[in-house]
This record gives sequence, C-alpha cells and structure tokens, in this order.
Amino acid sequence: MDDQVDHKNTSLDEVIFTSVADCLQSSLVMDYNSLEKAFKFSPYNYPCQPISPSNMGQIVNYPYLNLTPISPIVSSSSNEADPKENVGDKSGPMENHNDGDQHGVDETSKQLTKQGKEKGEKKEREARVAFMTKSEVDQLEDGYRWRKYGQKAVKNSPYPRSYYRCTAQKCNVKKRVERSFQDPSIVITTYEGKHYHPIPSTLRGPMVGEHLLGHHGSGILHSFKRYNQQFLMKNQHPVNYQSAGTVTYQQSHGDSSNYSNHQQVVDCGLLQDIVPSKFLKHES
DNA sequence: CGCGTTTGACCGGCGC
DNA sequence: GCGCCGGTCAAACGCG
Repeated sequence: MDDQVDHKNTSLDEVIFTSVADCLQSSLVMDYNSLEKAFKFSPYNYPCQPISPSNMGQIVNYPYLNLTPISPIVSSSSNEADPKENVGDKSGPMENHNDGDQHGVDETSKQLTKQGKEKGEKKEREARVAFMTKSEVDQLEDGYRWRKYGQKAVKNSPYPRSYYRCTAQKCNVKKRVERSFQDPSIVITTYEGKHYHPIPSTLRGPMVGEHLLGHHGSGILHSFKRYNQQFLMKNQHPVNYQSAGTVTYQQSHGDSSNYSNHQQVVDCGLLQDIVPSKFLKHES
C-alpha cells in the first residue's frame, strides 16, 4: 500500500480529534480496519492529548492498563445496515442496548452461523475500544484472562492479527491484537464487548478496579457508554451507543514509567467514572 | 488432565 | 456468481 489514504471509506485525513467528545459529535464512521491508518496521525504527533475526565472513565475498567489517551477515534463498529444512517439522529431500536446484551457477540455470530439469521436481522456488534501500546509483547496485561481462538494474516501487513476471547464463563468479550505495520513497536489492541464479571483476582492480587467494578464488573464499554450518557447530557445530542465505536489510546508499557503514567492518568481525571465529581473539581 | 495455543478449514459480507 | 477478506470454529498439539 502506498501513502494514499484515499479510500471508499471516509477519509481519515479528516479524522483528528482532540477528545472523545469531538469524536462523538462527529458523524464520522470509521471502520475498525482503518484504525491502522488513523494511527499514523496520532501516536507521536499528539503525545499528550488533553484528557477529558469522561474519557478516562474507560480506563478505570482496565486498571492494569496504564494508558495515555492519544487520539481518541470513534469508530462505528456496528454492522447496522448503513453506517451513514447509523450515525446522526438515528432513533432506532438500539438505544436500550446497554443492559441486555449479555448474550454477546460470539453467541450471536455463532447462532447466526449455525441456525441462520432471522429475516432482516443483522448481527450486531458491540462498540469497540482500541488501545495503542508501545510494547514488545503482544499481550497486554489488562487484568482479564484471555484465550486465543484464532489468528489471521492481515492484508497489507506482515504482522498477523490474533483473536482472543475472555475465558470467564458467559463472558463474550473479545479482543484483537495486532501490530502496526508502520511501527512494529506499537501493538493495537481492540476490545469488543463488556465484562460482566470481576477482574480475576489471580493477577497481581486485588486491584482497585476489582473493587470498584465488582458490583457489576462493568467493563470498558460500560464506562464508555456511561460517558456517552454524560456526553449526551452535555451536548444534548442523541448518540447511539452502538455507533459509539472505537476509542484509541496509547499505552506506555513494561517499564518503570508505568506508574508515573498511571499517576498522570489519575491526575487527569481517571476516576471520574467512579469517583464523585468533587475529585474532579480541580480540573474544572 | 486441564487449559491454552496453533492452524487449516469454513462461513458470511462485500465489492466487482 | 465469483473472489477476496475478516472472523470464527474445532481438532490437534503443547505445556505445566
């Protein structure tokens, strides 16, 4: 592939957001596979993006990740009929999707495969959240246990994409891990779905996140959706959860800077998702 | 033996 | 209809 990023997909040349809010306000629909292209705008050009207290909420749900938001990029991951119709003011049947979708993507797809789909019913996908990680290891330690169920070569990339599924029972959260072909030191991890269980306590002992999430183990997307709700209130825009899409973060991984990184994250409002607003007052 | 990984086959969506 | 591609399945295999 050459340098041209001119595709049938929406051109990502226009896709530089400084906050999740920007992303959500945008009607842009970005395919997951376009993340790779989008990333080239973000990793080093925006090493210290403004961190909104809201988008940090997502990170809480993966307490093992010490993430620094770089360029949050919203991607519609919904397979809803036409993305063009999916964004914007769609008031379709998905607004109440946040609490009843425990059946998950996997079962859905499997059922669709083996039983055939209902007429006119399309497979729905969870919104996805992508993280960029500068790491030599592909597997991020995010506190959850994953089982690899597939690996595929990625077109135009020498690096394969690995598919993982959460090993927890009835948890259909999946993630994809691949390396950026433009910068092999960058690992792109995409989470899909939400955890409805606590973080396994076997890793590194009890974590803050485990307690905080214990009530429902919300998961990264849960917060994301909650953020959307906040965003909704702030902006009075109907935002379709399903079209909320992918948000991209960058993580510094595997060295002593982790902690400071984490501190930075917290300082920037990491706990907004779970900590009363008084903790955030200093920011506003 | 249980759990996780590997890997080729298979399937569905999509563009031509 | 055909081919490409992304995603998933599942048997075989490895490891502790």
